[in-house]
Amino acid sequence: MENWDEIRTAFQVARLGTVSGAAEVLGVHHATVIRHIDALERRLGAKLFQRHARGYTATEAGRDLLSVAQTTEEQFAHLSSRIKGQGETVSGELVVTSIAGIADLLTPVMVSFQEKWPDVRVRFLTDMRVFRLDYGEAHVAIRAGSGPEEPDNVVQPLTRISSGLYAAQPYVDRFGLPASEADFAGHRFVCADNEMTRAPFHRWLRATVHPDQIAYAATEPAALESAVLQGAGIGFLSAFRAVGRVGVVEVLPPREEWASPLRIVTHVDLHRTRKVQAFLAHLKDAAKDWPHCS
Amino acid sequence: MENWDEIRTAFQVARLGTVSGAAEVLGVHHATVIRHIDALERRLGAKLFQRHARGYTATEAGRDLLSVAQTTEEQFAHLSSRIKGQGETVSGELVVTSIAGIADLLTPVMVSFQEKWPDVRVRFLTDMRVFRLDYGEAHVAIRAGSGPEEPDNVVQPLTRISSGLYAAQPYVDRFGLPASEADFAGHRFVCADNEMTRAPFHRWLRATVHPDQIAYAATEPAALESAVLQGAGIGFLSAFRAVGRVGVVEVLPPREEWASPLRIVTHVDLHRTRKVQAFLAHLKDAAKDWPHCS
DNA sequence: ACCGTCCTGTGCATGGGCGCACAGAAGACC
DNA sequence: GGTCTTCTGTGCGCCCATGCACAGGACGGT
Repeated sequence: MENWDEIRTAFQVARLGTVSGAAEVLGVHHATVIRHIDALERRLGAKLFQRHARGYTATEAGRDLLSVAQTTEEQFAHLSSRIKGQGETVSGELVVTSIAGIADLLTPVMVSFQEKWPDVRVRFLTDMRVFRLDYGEAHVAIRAGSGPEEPDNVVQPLTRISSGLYAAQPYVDRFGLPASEADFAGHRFVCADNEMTRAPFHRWLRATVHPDQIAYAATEPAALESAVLQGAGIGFLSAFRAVGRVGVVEVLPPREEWASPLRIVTHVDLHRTRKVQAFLAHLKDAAKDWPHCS
Repeated sequence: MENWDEIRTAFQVARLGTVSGAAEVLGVHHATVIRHIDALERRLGAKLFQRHARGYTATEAGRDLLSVAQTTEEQFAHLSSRIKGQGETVSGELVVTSIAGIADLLTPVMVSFQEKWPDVRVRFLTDMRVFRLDYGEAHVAIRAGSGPEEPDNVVQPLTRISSGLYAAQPYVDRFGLPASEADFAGHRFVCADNEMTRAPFHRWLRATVHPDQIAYAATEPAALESAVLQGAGIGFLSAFRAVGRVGVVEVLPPREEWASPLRIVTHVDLHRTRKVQAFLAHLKDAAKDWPHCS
């Protein structure tokens, strides 16, 4: 059963009873309608209509087609209105992806967004690999740094996350607290293993301390944080995660040059939709109140 | 939502994930698929797919279309197989029409046919007007005489119904019984009112007896029969309805020249179907055993 | 009985959709 | 890294579906 347009033509003929009426509704010439019917009947090997000079009357097969196509037309009409409307409504899925380190900043934003728009189902994806917006894997991505982006992605700066040098109390008890970066000799540090890391504070650390002083290295950000908190050495933590935390001592306060820029990335096609726009506004508004960010 | 073919194209793209794959399944060039998608998205004002070099991935709207079109394709496939199969199977409606006078001959035929093919629903229509086969009002018509027919109707002789001259017992008691047609003087007759009636015996009667002898005339065959049975006069009855009936006396036995030919009429399109062919065979077979017919 | 209207049906010319070919890009595999 | 494959995307030329015009037939009203 190929060629759905011919079914639609036959449907209108069966509904209206005349070729001319169907042609007018369909916006085509009545000769086209006749040809569609002929082709469809020839392919089916059965008569759909009894032809006479005053119109076409549906046979039993034609009435069967009528009822089936009737529901089809209704289904398509509903589908059309859903799709046409969905770009203008804030509903359906909203897929957000980000690095894992800011999950506790983003989660309340997404929860309040979902409360504001109950028709939205939020999916929050964090994974090692970067999700590809042009594959439709996510509507909105929050990413760190300023890496290269796909040409069809629209990028907006969100905020800057301050980072400082911190140590755990057990480390301070054993090795003391350096007064400044001139006092780093003999101290142990925690740093990202990947030399190509984009984080500005890690590049600063590698440039400042001797490689032998890096006592603990890891690739996973969560592992680095865990190492610092357990006293493996002095290391960078996001200020919003370190300030006020019991057992965490500030070694050097955050500096502007250490701050990690966060950027919002969306695909250009989805960027225009009301749903994404609503979330972007909600996110930017919430980010203004984030502690230790600018 | 016009142009159902584009929906079908988008459906295959959503199902297979690539334009090329959809093009192969649809049997068209992949450029055509791209144009269909573009046109559909432009008309809907929303993106159905995220395009990338390895294929198309459906957006939420695309997945919605996928599920709707999925059921549509199944519905159409079922419809197609139903229509393709119905020409070969003996099922569905069978509409039979005839003059009312032979209903008691036809009814057992249709009942046994319905018992033989339980999937058939029989509708038997009798009405003053002749039903038009080219309007699809009936599959099979059993008609009397040899009137003109539509060009697309196929006509087959069925049998000849013998008619004789009969009188009711009350009439015989009052007016006696003529020995032959030479003895008709002083007798009263029942005849069809319409002078143009096609029945051969009525034309014979009008040519044989004086107009004043026609004591009772009616247009409706059932009214004529009723008049004869109630003693209004001598009149023609179908032999199968008169022979053996209590209170009915034979005036003149049936003659070959008085017999009414019955013919089967079907529309050429429906004539070829197995259902109609099965009924025609069943009808002809039954007609061989009809009493007082040839 | 005639005419008007509306319908189907068909030959012919045109235009739009289709296939073709090629370019470009991105994975896949060695 | 290099090559092969696969897929998207676009300009061009052609062909088929479409629109057009007209003929023919049926029904209704005057």
